[in-house]
Amino acid sequence: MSSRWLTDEQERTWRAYLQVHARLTAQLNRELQAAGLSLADYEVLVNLTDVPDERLRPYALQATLEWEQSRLSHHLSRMQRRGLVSREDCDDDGRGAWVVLTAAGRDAITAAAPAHVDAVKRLFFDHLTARQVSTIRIISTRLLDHLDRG
Amino acid sequence: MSSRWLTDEQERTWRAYLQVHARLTAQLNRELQAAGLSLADYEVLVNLTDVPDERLRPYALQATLEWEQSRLSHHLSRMQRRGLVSREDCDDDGRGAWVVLTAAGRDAITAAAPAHVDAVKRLFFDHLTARQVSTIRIISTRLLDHLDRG
DNA sequence: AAAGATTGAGTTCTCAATCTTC
DNA sequence: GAAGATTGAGAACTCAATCTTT
Repeated sequence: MSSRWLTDEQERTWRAYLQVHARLTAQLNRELQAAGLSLADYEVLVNLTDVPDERLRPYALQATLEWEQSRLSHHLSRMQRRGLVSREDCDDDGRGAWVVLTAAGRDAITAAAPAHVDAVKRLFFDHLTARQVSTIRIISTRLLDHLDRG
Repeated sequence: MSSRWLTDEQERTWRAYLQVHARLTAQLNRELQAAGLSLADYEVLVNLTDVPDERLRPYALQATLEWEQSRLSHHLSRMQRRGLVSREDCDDDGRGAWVVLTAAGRDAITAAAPAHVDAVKRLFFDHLTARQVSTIRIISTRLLDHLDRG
């Protein structure tokens, strides 16, 4: 039987959690700007880099990024306009398309990655014990299980 | 001496953390829509409700919300257009303004709060032990300290 | 009809510039 | 000049509608 409101501890925890995320992503975005990328750009490029042939179907990107379909499509269009990715028709499936990393896209993430990884460590992991990291991973996994179904 | 890349554990933790936040806020936003509010609206209204006279200066709101100055200003204009808040001149400081909760704003958050609080518990706190909640609060506070300075 | 993907309109956010008062 | 706040233009996101192929 849970009360209608949050406890003090929960309230403080919830607000702190939201604040951390807001500041963290704001800061990471700011630092990535130096390399001409947004966090969203970076995430797209990382996924393309991680994969053979450096190409993915939009629905596959969507699955890992957890974006709305149209958000992804619009974002890819903008990245394409900037030369970071290209689109190719898919032979296997006439409806489908490939999103392909371009040389410029590869250069961009190669240039941005070291500083970004550094920032993630400096702003996040450097302040956590191994045990805390493990806890965050366990909690996140658990929450994701339930968020799947709403 | 930290390596240039994240460890496997860090990589998995980082991605899971980002995913949790994405899904969590997406879900909370969806559920708030039923009450005609966004999460952003809700956060503004909560802060106004928490305070004597139900009014705040924009710079004070900005400090707790961690938003860009102009984002706040634009958002307040939209909320004002929808009748959720109003703006009044500030007597003490000719440059300043008050953001004031309207009756409609009070009604809106009163109507939305129970379901929203419920959702936060159902999607977040119900899956955490007391110890884990405490860990999250401690970690968040620690990270915020450092994020202050960049 | 369902799956893969895009489009357009409207909303929200960011960045830089501006305006006023201190 | 600095602080408090707004504005406008462009970028990014959401929602619903659409198009094509399966």
